Order: sequence, then structure tokens, then C-alpha cells
Amino acid sequence: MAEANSSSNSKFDFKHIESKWKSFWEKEKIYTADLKKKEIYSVDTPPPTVSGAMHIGHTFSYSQQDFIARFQRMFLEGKDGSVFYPFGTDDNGLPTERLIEKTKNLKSKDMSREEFIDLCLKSLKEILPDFIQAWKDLGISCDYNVYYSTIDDNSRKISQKSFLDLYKLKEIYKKEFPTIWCPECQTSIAQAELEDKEEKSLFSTLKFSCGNKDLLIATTRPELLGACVAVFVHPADKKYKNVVGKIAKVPLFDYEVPIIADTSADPDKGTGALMVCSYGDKYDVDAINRYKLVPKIIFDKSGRVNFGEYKGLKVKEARKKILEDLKKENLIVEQKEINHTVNVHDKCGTPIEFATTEQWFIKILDKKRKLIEQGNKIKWYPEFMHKRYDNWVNGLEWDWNISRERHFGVPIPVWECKKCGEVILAEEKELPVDPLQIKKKCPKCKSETKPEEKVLDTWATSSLTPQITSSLIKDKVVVPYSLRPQGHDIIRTWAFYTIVKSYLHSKTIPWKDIAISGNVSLGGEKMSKSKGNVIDPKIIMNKYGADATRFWAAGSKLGNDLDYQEKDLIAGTKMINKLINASKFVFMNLKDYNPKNKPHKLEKIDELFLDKLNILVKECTESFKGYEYSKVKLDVEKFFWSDFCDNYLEIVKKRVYQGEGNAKLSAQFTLYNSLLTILKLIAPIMPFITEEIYQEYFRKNEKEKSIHISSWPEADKKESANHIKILEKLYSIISQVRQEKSLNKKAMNVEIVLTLPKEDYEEIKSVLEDLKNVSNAKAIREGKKFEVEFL
RNA sequence: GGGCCUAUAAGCUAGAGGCUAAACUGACUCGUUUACACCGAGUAUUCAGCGGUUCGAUUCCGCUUAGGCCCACCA
Repeated sequence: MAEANSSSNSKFDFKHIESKWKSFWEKEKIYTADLKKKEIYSVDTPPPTVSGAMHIGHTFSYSQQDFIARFQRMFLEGKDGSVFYPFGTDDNGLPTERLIEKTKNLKSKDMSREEFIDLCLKSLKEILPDFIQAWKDLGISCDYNVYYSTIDDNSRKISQKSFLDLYKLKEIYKKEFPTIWCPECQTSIAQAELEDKEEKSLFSTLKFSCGNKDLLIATTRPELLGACVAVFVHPADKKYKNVVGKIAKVPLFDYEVPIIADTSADPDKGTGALMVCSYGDKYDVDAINRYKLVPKIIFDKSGRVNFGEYKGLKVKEARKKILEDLKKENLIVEQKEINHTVNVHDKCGTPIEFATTEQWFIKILDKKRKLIEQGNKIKWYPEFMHKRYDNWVNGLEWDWNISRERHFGVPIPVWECKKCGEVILAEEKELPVDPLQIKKKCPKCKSETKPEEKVLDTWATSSLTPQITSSLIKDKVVVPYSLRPQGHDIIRTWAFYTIVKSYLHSKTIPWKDIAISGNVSLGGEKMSKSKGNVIDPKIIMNKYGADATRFWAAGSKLGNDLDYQEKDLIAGTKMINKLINASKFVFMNLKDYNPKNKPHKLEKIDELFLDKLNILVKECTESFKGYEYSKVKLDVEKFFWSDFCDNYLEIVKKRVYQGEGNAKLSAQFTLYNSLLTILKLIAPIMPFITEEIYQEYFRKNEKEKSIHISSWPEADKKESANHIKILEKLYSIISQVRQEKSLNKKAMNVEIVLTLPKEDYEEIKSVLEDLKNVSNAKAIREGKKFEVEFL
């Protein structure tokens, strides 16, 4: 390494160094947890979706969690502790389904669920090594041998067992419920699959009647007139004061519905009165639920009207026909064209409907208070993220719908008796099971059963990541884990559901701490593929290497977004270079040094310097424990550059070049130990270069085979405020001298005679020789004021 | 519409109820040869606006403005 970088200006060959240590770490199993240890720091690693490649948000957040894992690994070393840091991928959702469909050029629905899952697992095997390589390249210190996919046999088994257990605990129920439905694809879809679309629409004001008076209601969905079950007005709306509680007649269809006062009606929208239909939108679903109204379902699952003269018409055809009929009957008062956004299915662009289907739910509404309590038991980093969780829980309105009418996913492991309706659960030894593949008879009436066709919501499985990773190590680590690192966009899903599951299964919190990472933005905007403002981390890694990339990721506080700028990577490369050169210098001067030889007494300045380093160690340890890696980065960078390189190295140069005996030994001792300490402090952030330097120079004297399993520096307790004052004074005088030289356009190594005011002179008396050395002063005198005399 | 976050130098970010408000990148000036020009020293520029609390606020509180994120709505 030293050769590669000396005299010539050739760049530091990070690629060579990175690949060398990557394979070393893997071979030596540096990241494997020793589960026999007493204290295990366990990480509930977020499983990325295998959807192509790592993106910059991953680079950012995984680096940040890795700083913590690496710190804990070193911190627990020698304290009878170890770090459990598994790795998984999330492959049971739509993105994976699409990826496989695309790469294999087929449709999941053309094959059985089992076949598709098999294909998926097979394809994963092909794609995975390359995909995971990006995490290894970044130096993410997971134990990649403790691996899971959320669609593999074991995960499916655990997910299905969770379902069965909760069903037996009566926490799961089945109910007919209107869910978001795509009439085109004929499946229920998740909220996450919705897209907004601007559409032109006719906003028609229709004549309802109440008694013998007209009651005007504006709507964009006249085709739902036949599904109207109530009229809402705002309780404070004077216009409608005397119709509340009465009955309204629906135009054209001539049936009656109640008029209800509800604060959700906006007096300023349309006419202030609105019709509640089954089902126009989510609002209707909610309204009908709250008032326990009886829904009138007028569309079938293919989106066609199912009754009367409109039977068979699709939504848009029915709308047209009904508007014509309304016009004929003179029931339209006003009509205007408006632009509004409608929810469409992102796959086909069809406006969604709501269809009532049988769905499975986990009861959560009855546990809101408990779930808030669970959230309070967890430490949130940063603290304000806790509020997002509370807000979400407090705002919950529905139980958790865990069933999806998708083909691909973890099957719901039940059958239902065709005759008596009995629900037959899979047996534990059958798991993982696809009910479609097995025929069962009803144990009660011996009739035929039909398998449940739906699959579980992906969150129903990924909310079990702690249990899944536990199972991989024979449950030697169980909830609560030490840490869940994740992004803030999925607090309401992944974090929330994991808390739910841990509570339901074991009445515990899933982890003691949760650390939330921010996003990477570009020019203040969130990066996204659709905007096209995406930075590919591969390019950064190629150009600057893993350490510089990680150093960049350490630049903003946990939970804060960071605006990406390429030049911020430069700081990391400079840091690497400086570390290399400083180490080179140190070891050039340690050729005749044996670490076993301790100086019988430290020189004053060495003692002062080590005191300051001691404070740094103390601060960094606290910072890391509190997930403030960015403070560590800042503090170490500053100390290393300014204290160590610019000042201390300059101060001891003469002593190590020309000194002898104890004075020299003291300097060598200090250089060796302070450099090693600095390397250890920054090792969690820059694992490659610190390992390189450790192996190159320190390994022969130090017992641990890798810096990453060497023990974290201990700070001793001594208070040394006075020492720090002397040191700071010395720095300030050095700086003043440099300033004088600079102002007078002299070289830094020009020889001077220095005069110091009495107080200053007295204060730094103990390190006068050092000041002479570093400022190249022939003499230092005591006088009235600060003065530099050039010779 | 609701919630949350942010506003500090040209840029990206630290920070603290009073001390000289900080690091890095960039700019400018000067220097350099026994670790480093991917260097060293120096210079310039700064707390979004308005109110309040306080002896004192850039820091705490409120409002305004701007930006971001999440959620809801879109009859």
C-alpha cells in the first residue's frame, strides 16, 4: 500500500483493498455472532426487495445501521457479548412477482401458486448473489449465512403458523367487507397499488326530494343512485336544519333513505348535502360502517350493474344511460364539467371500485391503547418519530385486513366446509401449505371443503422478521431484539405491524430501540424513478469506494434527510489519504519501537495529548451508544486532522527524529497508541482502510485478527480539565505564530524568537520545549506582549 | 384538510439561553520539500421574517413565509 501511494500521485487503490478484506472477513467469519455469549446485541435487519439493484437510499440507511452494528461488535468484544446481525430479502410482494414475470416472460396466474413460488425461489438463487454483493461491497457487516427470504419455506411456515395461532386466540376473524377492487383485473388490490389520475367529469346536481320539497345533491357518480343508502348533511348547516332525521326520496329509483347529520359533510362542497352509496369510495365504506347501514350492491365483480333495466351495463355506460334518463325526467338542475382526481389501479389504469368480498382481519381496533403503550416502551431514535407512530395508531379506523386476492404470496392455510361452513385449519406439521393443493373433508359433517384461495398481505409476513431470524438460530435470540433500523416511510406499516404481532404473540415489544433513517434527496426533492432524478450508488462506489461512500452517509444525523452532492464524497477520499499518510509517518518512526516497552514516564505534552484523546473516546462511546454516528464522524475527523496531524505530529517530529531515550520512547508510545485508538474509533464508519492499516502495521503486535473484532478503546475516568486548558493554550499560541508568519509572508519553518506575555508563558511552561520545536523558535522569552521576531 | 420535520456562510451540514457561532467543499492570498499538493497557514461571507418570554435569544414559545415527508379528501 505504501509503495502504491508514495512519490507518484497514483490514487489509493481502494478496489484492491476492498476485495482483499471482504474475502478475509468472510473467510474468518468476522460477522458471525457467538451466541454462547451472555449479551447479544441483535438487529432486526430490514430485508430489501430484490428488484434489480441497490439504490442510494439503501446505501445511505444500511451504512448508518452498520455503523451501529460495527460499534457494538467492538464494544461488546471482551465484555462477553456479541452482535447478531442477520440478512434477508423481502420477496413475497408484487415487485418480486413482476420482476419474475418480466425476466421469465410469463404470467404468475398461468401456473399454480406452488410452481410460481418454486420458480421465484429458483430465480432468486440466480439473481441473489449479484444483488447481495452490493451490500457486501458497501461493507455491511451482516452475517450473510443467516439468511432468509420472506417467501422461502421457513418464512411461509412461520407466517402461516402465526395466522393459525392468532386464529385460535380469536384475534383473527373473517368478514364480508368492501375492499378496493379493480373491475378490470378482477382482484382486490392494496392501497399501495393505487395511483392518482386526473379526469374530466360531469358534476351534476340532482333533485332528491324530502316531503314535497326538493333536496338538491351534486354528484359525479350518478350511476350509483340505485346504491344510495343515506343522505348526509352537516349538523351545523342551517340550510338543512329541518330535514335532519327525515327521509329523502332517491330520484329515478324512487325509494327512501334516511337523512343523517354528520360532521363529515362539507357545507361548502356541492350543495352541502351528499349521497352515501355502496360503494363510491372509501368514505362511503366508512360511513356505512359507522351507521350500520345496509349496503345495496349494484355492481358485480366485473363492474357491471346487476339489476333492473340497467343490468349488464358497465360503470361508464350506466352513468351515461342514467344521466339521459334523469334528463328526460327533468331531474337535473345543473351540470358542469370539472377536473378531479380519481384512484386508478396502477397496473391497468382502471378507476377502482369497492367490492364486498370475504376478507380476513386481525383485531387491532380494540387494542389501540395497548399498542400506544407498547410504542412507549420502545426507544425511538430520533424521538420525534415516535409521534408518527402514535398519530397512526390513534387514527386507525379499521382492523387490519390481512387477506389479498392475489395469486402470489403466502397462502392463508385454511379450508371451509362447503356444507356447514366450518373453518378447517391446517395442521402445524403440514406447514408450509398451499390449500389449493390438498383436499380435505370436513371433520364435522364429512362434506367436501373448498380451499381458501386468498393469500396473506405481505406485511403479515414481514412483520415477523424477528421471529423468522430467531428460527434460523434455533431461537437462541428472541424478542425483544436490541434494534430495528428502518425508514420513516414504513413506520405505519412495517414498524407498526411488527409491534402488533409481537404484542399478539408474546405480549412483548419486538425491539428495545428503533432507529429511523432519513432519505437522500437531490436538489431538495425525493429521488424516484418516475422523476428520473436517481443517483446510482454503483457509480459512486466505483469512483470513490466504499469507505468514502460510508463517510458521506455518516454526514447527517439519524432521521435527517441528506441532499446529495457528489463533491461531498471528496471529503471521504481525503480522509482516507490522510489516514494512510499519517500512518505511514508514524510507522516510519516506530521502526525501532517495541510496544512492550513502556516509557517509565510520559513527557508532559504526550500526557496532555493522551488526555484529550481520552475525552474523545468517552464522547464517541456515548455518541455511538445513542446512535449519534454523525457526531462521532465529526469529532474523530476533527481530532485526527487538527489535533493529531496538524498539531501533535508537528510537535513530536523533532523528538522522534533526533530525540533519544525516554523522551523518544514516550513519543513513540503515544504515537502508537493514539493512532490505534483513532483507527478504532473510525473503524465502524470506514471499515476497509482501518483494517488495511491495522493489518499492515498493528496486527503483528495486537492479538485480534481483525480490527473489527478488536476491543473498543476504554476511556479512563480521570478528570483533566487543567491539562486540556494547557493544551488549548499551546494550540492557540502555535496558531498565533503561524498567523504572524503568514501575515508576514514567511515560510512556516522560518526561525523565530518568540515573546509571550507572562500569564501565557507561565501556563505553558511545562511544554516550552515542544513549542520551540513546532514553531522553530530559537528562544522563547517572557515579555509584555505576544511578539514574533524573524531572524 | 390533519400530522410531523426543516430553515445557520456560495453549497452540504454541526451547535449552544450569555463566552470570538463551527467543520467540510468551494473562492481568494501566501507558503512547502525527512507522512501527505488528495498538503500547510491565513482571509472573506452567516443564524428566513415578525412578535412574545427573559436582564439577555440565532437557540425557548407563538405566528408568517418557504420547502420536505406522511396521511386523509377529491359528494
